[in-house]
Amino acid sequence: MKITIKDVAKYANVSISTVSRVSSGGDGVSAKTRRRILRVIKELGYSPSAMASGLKTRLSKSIGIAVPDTMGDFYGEIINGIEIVATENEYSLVISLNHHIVREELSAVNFFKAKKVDGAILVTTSGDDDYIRSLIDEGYNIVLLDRGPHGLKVDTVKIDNFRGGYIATEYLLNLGHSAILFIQGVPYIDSSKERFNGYKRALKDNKIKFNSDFILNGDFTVDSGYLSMKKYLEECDLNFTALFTANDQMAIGAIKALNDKGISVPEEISIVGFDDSYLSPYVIPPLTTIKQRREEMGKVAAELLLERITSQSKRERTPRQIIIPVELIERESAISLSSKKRR
Amino acid sequence: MKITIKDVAKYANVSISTVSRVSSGGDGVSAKTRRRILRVIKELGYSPSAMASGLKTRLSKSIGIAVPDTMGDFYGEIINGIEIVATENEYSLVISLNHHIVREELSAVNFFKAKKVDGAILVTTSGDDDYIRSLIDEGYNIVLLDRGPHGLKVDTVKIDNFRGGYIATEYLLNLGHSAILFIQGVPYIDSSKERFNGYKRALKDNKIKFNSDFILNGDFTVDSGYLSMKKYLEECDLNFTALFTANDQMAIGAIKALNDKGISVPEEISIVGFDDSYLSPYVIPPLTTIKQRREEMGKVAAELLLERITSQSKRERTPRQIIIPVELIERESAISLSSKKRR
DNA sequence: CTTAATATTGAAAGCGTTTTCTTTTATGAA
DNA sequence: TTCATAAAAGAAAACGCTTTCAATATTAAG
Repeated sequence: MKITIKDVAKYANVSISTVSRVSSGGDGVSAKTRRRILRVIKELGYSPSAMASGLKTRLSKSIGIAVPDTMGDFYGEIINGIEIVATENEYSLVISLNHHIVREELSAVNFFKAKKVDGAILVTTSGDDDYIRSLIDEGYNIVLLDRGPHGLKVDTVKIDNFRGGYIATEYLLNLGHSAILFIQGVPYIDSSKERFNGYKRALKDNKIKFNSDFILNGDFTVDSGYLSMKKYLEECDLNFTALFTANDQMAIGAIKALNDKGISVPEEISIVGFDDSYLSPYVIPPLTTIKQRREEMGKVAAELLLERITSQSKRERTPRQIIIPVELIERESAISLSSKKRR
Repeated sequence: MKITIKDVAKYANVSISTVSRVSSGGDGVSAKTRRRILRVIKELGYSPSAMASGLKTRLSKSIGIAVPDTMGDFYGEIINGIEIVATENEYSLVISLNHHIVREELSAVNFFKAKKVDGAILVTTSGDDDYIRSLIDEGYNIVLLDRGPHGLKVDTVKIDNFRGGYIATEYLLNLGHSAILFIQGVPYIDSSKERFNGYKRALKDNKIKFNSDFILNGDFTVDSGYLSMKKYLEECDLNFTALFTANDQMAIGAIKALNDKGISVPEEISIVGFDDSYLSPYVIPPLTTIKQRREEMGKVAAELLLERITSQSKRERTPRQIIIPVELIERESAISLSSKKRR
């Protein structure tokens, strides 16, 4: 509880300098005394105060992560990845949620200023880049996750959303579908935009005319998927044969809305989701989707951050932009148009 | 970046003591100088170093949470709750995952010893209580979440698992079912055990003989629900009409296994889950389940912890044990036996 | 053996706060 | 006005460590 470096020093009959040298892993201590000190440290259960040493070294040995929330299964996996590499490197992880509200005063900024963290990973930050820019200008170590740099001189990690949108759409196209609905996520978030772009591009490359009526609004929640699909079905005819959603949750919501109207998936409507959330294999029908490796995203981001923190020449390093590939997971929610007709 | 209390003092023409008094919210400063200092603080963008002040006050203004992982949607909601009250009280949240491995050296223990946190919430810790006991003995502030005290002198927060198991079973019983399968979670975790006890008790109270063949093993994952149900169907007859699972995920897995065999839910088998996970309303059929308020659990635990941290007379306070009530959410996965027959 | 070089240890300053104890200044009753 | 008293401000020590610099012990070379 209260045993300090002094106690160890007294007990081991050395100066605190020597204790410090061994406890902080440095050298310049004879093997004999080092052994003795190590023994005393263990006996007394000494562990250096992070505050005291941090005060001196101006390093907290902890990193921060600012994330919208931890509710779904999306951010959780990212956090998992970050935590794994943080722990491996003996860093602790401070977490700050903004609950989808952009509040400069809260989250990252504060624990930066109070020197509680040596760097931070900002996940899915949206809109106002100003406070991020000023953080960077002040020399804080930052990695942006699930979004691009937008001109900021900063490391970023994201998945290949564009390609994901593209291959999902292409897959549906290849199955013979041409009337493909798209439910987008929160539109100002990069990943949503890029998936949408992938969708449009695939259409274009296949000479299918883009139909803006086919674009429904969502916000990545199950409910939004359900609601927007329900609304569409009530207002329009069943003038489409396939659906691509910006994430799995909205796909699940949409399936429910279709079922409510007695429309069966995939017999009447084929669906491709995005995320490969852990329930996707178990929903009915099992969801064909784009797999994104979220835990890996977290890991990579943490590695980038730690590298930046421990590198001396922080300032001059050119920012890196890492894009993690995606792949299509074929399950049962999408079938070919012809096999549909055959039924 | 590097502006300290000294800078503020110089700028405002006062001693650092005075600056400290205003920045740490104390009194004993005239209104006039206080205003001036406040202005300088803002101008310079000063924010006190948490390390320096922590060193002096031996308070880190942060709490820890040790949790198995952040993958599903279970722990995420708890973390959300904790974060909300931590932030409200200007505490930061340090998170440590054990990835379901009990490693004394890691997680909670370390950041306690290094004085990185003023207290911690330990979620769903299992088995070996020894290290928790020693932590408590050493005077660390601890709250246990999702488990009982097991004789430890410690605050605990959990939901009424027993009652949840009881009302779920009773509900099925009242629907006319008497052959009710139960898929349990990891058996050494309190919540699983207690749900099981609730199940048994409801059976007993309704004079239904307990049949140990009806107890399947699971580990709270979708896969385990799927696998154990699949195995059961292959080895045994369809000698049951209802199923109660220790959580929703296993229910979803089980539904899939049933569907694979062409058995329909709820027409042939009625199911009640546990958790009310956010997807439950959207699976097919929408899951009847026991709702547990996880975010509230987190909030309550955090409140307990902060209370304990800020209370002077820590040592003598008798531990509190808080049990959060549950309720049954009626959806469509369970129907009465008679209506089943009518079909 | 010396003596120079090197390896090991210790003393002390300093990191940025808080806080106790003084000193100074303001207040107000006589 | 004066003097006692309260209020405000400052000086300095301390929190527990790291680190530079100096001191001492060890080793090696001559």
